[in-house]
Order: sequence, then C-alpha cells, then structure tokens
Amino acid sequence: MRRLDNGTRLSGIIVETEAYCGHPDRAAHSYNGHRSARNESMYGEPGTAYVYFTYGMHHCVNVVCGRADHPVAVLLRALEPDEGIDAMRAHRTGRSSRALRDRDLCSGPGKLCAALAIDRDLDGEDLVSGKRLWVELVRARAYPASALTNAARVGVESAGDWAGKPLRWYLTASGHVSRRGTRHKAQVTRRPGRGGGP
DNA sequence: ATGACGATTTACT
DNA sequence: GTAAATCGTCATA
Repeated sequence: MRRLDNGTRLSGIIVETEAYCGHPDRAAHSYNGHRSARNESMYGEPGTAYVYFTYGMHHCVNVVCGRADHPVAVLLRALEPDEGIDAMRAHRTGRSSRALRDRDLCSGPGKLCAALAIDRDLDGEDLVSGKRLWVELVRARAYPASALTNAARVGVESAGDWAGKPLRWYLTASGHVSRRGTRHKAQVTRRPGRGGGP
C-alpha cells in the first residue's frame, strides 16, 4: 500500500487482513444490507477505499472487493513499513516521547491509518488509480500459501456464528502483525481460496 | 433529545 | 490483566 501525503511518500507491505462478507456477515458494517452515509463506499466498485472512524479516535481502511452494490471488503490490519518510516513515526508519536519501534508503527488497523495519515478525506478513493492512496502488487512471489496463517477475526466477539469464522489472514513469520504477544484461539493454516489472503 | 456502543489503542495496576 | 480516552452513528423516545 502506498500513500502520497503532500509530497511525502509513505508505503508498507500488507501483512495482515480480514474479510468482511456483506449482508450475511454479522460483524460487517454492511450486515443485513445496512447502508448509510458512513458505509456508502462499501457499495462502490471493487478497488474503492472504505475508511471509517471508530471509538471516537481511530480510523480504519478497507479495500472494497465485491462488485458494485455488493458490500464486501477487506480490512487492512497491519503493514510492514517500507518508505517514509521517519514520517510515519512522527505521525504516530502522540503524547509519549518514547520512540516507537518500526514493528509498532503499523501493527494494527488504527495504527496504520495514523502512520499513513489516512482519514475520512480518503473514503471512496480509487485504490487502483488513485493519486493519494493506492495498492500495488509487490514481492508477490516471495510468499507461498504455506506462509499464511488463517484465524478468527479480532474484535468481533459479539458477532454470533460469524465471530469464529477464520477470515483473518496474516504472514505467519512477519514481526509486523497486530496483537503480538497476545494468545488467541487455535489457528489453522490453510491454502487460500481464489482471491484469498493478504 | 438522549443514551449506548463500537472492525481500537494506550496507559496503568 | 483492566480501564480510560472520545465522538460519530444509530436506535429509541
């Protein structure tokens, strides 16, 4: 993923994602066909950015993957910082003067948005041909399916049957994923289906 | 108009 | 481990 922020280039390799599967997915903002000004971009063309604001202080960014009017999207949960690391650190440094390590800059959906200066102003951006924020295929051959871990999504405990579905994907060996150091339920490494995986 | 609640992060015990 | 921070959105009145 790359960002051009007032002339500063910020980029990172996507190492963790989660899928949100539209109408039937109780954890998705588009559950049961919910549609409002907030999530309108989920109903856009595939490749559209869906950026939302949550908990009164954080932004999260998704890549819309379903056809127009099919509100399916993939949440970007972590990046391995690449370009513009100093600028990312500056964006992430809040009150604490303690310097963050590289692996803490983008290891969460809210963190990566702060690091790349992503907010609602970028909601609806075309991530294929956008000039401010876009996704490129990089180093694709370096990661065989066996390098991926497939697990339950984070923060969707109240989503009933959908809470436990293995829709989170991350590079097993990456030191840049979210929730390091916390134990989670049994994870199953699987071969991704068509279009699956980060 | 009012109240509850987040696809989270951070600080603190 | 638990709790606070902080506000747009949505359901209810």
